[in-house]
Amino acid sequence: MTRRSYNQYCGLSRSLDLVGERWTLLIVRELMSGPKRYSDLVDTLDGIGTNLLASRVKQLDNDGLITRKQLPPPAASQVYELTPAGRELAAALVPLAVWGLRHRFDEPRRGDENYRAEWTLVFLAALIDPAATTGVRAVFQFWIDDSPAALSIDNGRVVVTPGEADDTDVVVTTDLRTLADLATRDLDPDLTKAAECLMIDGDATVAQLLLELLTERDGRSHARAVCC
Amino acid sequence: MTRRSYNQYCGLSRSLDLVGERWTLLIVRELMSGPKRYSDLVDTLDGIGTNLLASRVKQLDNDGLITRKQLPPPAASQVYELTPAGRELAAALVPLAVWGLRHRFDEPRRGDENYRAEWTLVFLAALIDPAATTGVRAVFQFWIDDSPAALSIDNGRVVVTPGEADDTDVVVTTDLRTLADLATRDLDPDLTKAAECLMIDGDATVAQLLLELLTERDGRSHARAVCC
DNA sequence: CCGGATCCGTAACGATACTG
DNA sequence: CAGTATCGTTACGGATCCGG
Repeated sequence: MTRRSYNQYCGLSRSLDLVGERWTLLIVRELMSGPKRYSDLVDTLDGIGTNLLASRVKQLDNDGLITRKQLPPPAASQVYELTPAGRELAAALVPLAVWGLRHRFDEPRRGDENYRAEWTLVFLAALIDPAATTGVRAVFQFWIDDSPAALSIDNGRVVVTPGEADDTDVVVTTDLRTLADLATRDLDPDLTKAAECLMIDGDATVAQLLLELLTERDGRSHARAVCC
Repeated sequence: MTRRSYNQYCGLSRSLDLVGERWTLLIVRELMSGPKRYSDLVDTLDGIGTNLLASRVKQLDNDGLITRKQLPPPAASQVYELTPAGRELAAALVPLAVWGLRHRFDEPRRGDENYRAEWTLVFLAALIDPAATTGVRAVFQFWIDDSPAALSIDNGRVVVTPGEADDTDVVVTTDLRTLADLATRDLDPDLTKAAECLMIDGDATVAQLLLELLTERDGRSHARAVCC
């Protein structure tokens, strides 16, 4: 039983031979917000068959994109995490995710559609220029469409974690539609529309920095900040 | 008969709902080297079922990523081409293709594995900074693993076409492995190894420019040029 | 020949039940 | 908790056929 292949000597098709099957790239996305247990993946990847998940993580492990790791006692459980090659793959997914944020959000969130804030944050965080965060140390707690996730910046290291973090400097409450517009489009400079759906609470100068990091790319600013 | 969906309010999963099925992204890749007829796609996407191809182009058309266009008489045939949204999607695929070039070329080309030079060139061309080509007008004929394709640069416009072009300024003969290493890795500065498998013929200064365009990104040069 | 549509066998996927 | 096992359904692959 051999693996299905496009049989083309091409970077894209060889990538897709490896990770083009259903669910595979979403598993990689899940691991972008830190190591996860098998049952975490089952919970968050709603609809995946457990047999399929087991098969996928085995493939990803064999292909060197993720590793199993035993947590030290007393946890006694194992987690999956990205290898360096897996992290490079994750970085390569960012433009595809941003393309989706730009082109596939005309239709709003369906009622039954799942959502987790870290799904958005991992890709927006990848857009942040690490060099612009030297000397910065801050924790931003996001609530996006009522889902919590945190963005931690520590002197060039940018990390996203699901749920609520401790010692948060700033709390951002918004909806995904607004956040996607803010980060992926040239928003109207005064952010009037966005301001209605974007609440920022906490230290004003730190909040200002966040808005600059999210909107300022390629050396130019996409939006001027409004803060409360 | 509804379309299968991950049912997640996320940029990546919504992208994959649209273009994550088998063959879809390879059709997009094909159209990156110019409009193609149905039978062109059948020929080049070896192994795709004609029913599946028909279904895919219909989807891509409905989703606004490609359009059908009637060629003017006496051609009397129709071609498919990318829309602006489709071109943005294509641009988003570049990192994934480059990831494949970096991580999936340890195993060499299999004997039965298909290859076309434009598959490589469209992604390498996308890495070229258009701003670096202002005032430049040149046509580079590539022969990669014995397959021909041309890269045309015209004052900021970079275009790839399959096959042999007219009025070529420079002819580059190489194998994909060498070219991939050259463009995606920090190659040893004197290119000694690459020079064995890379022959450049034509105007020396224009050839020099090509090597700079292919290896110089993010403002730094990955390789010094060797030209014959 | 081009641009598909139809049919059918096989492989992949999805849901649930079960196990160490 | 971390998976297997089973089984019905869907998607894909290959071939053939059909209208312009």
